[in-house]
Amino acid sequence: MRHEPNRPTDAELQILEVLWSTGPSTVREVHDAISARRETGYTTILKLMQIMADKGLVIRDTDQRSHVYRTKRKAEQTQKQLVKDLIGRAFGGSANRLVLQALQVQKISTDEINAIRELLDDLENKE
Amino acid sequence: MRHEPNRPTDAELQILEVLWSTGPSTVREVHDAISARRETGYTTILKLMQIMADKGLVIRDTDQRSHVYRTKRKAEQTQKQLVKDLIGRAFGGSANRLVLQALQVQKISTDEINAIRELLDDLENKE
DNA sequence: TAGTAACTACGAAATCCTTCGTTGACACAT
DNA sequence: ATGTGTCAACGAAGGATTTCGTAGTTACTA
Repeated sequence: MRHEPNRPTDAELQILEVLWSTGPSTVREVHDAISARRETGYTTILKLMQIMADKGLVIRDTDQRSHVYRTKRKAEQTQKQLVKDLIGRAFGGSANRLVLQALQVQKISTDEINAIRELLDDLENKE
Repeated sequence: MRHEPNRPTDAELQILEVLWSTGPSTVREVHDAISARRETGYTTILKLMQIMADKGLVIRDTDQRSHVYRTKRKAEQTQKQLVKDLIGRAFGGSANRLVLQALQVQKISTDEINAIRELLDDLENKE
């Protein structure tokens, strides 16, 4: 099963989320953030982050004794890739069908609805 | 890594898609459909479908010599679950943020845009 | 300087996913 | 009845993912 450019796994995604929200971090900081919600060993996170560096998902700065990791791609890029992937795997390639489902899985606020409307207007005008 | 109610894997999803579009099918039929686009052995598909029956992703009718498989859940249910899952894993739980990304990964037709607008209107009125 | 704490590196185990070869049963046609 | 083809069942291999123990190194502190 060959994946497109390095689709992150579940555990990798958890780490990416920490790095996205907190910015460049040490293994210790990432472990603290994740172990607050889920029991996990320090070396588990360390190993994962080393693998992610090998894969090119994150970039490691080894200047200090505590290496500092940062994401290689912005959250939006990776999220867009994941969405594209799911569209291809489960929605017959139709982004539209995914959107229609997504709008119904969770209550969306009026503000958010209006934000989506604006984006639709933009997309339409871009024709 | 414990998943919620049986998230289908990549290979399983391919099989589900065949069953969704074709309806209840034998292993032979599913294999024919999949091997048309991707080289794969018959027993590979057989094994996967047996596992899926064990997991409860599909239901097997063994009345005939060629067992007939059908999906346990409708496409929409499974798709909604997959979307919900991705929202939780990669979008900090916000369906809205996934939708905003999804609308930009692929060109959407005017008809589709209008269909989304209608759904937004419905959701708003449901308040 | 000796001891403690924190860090990286390494290897290996456990599980899951995907693949397929082999076997034995069954059905059909010669 | 014999051979040919199709089927389910099973086991096992190979790879990916996740987990963590252990070892060795570096920094800090008493």
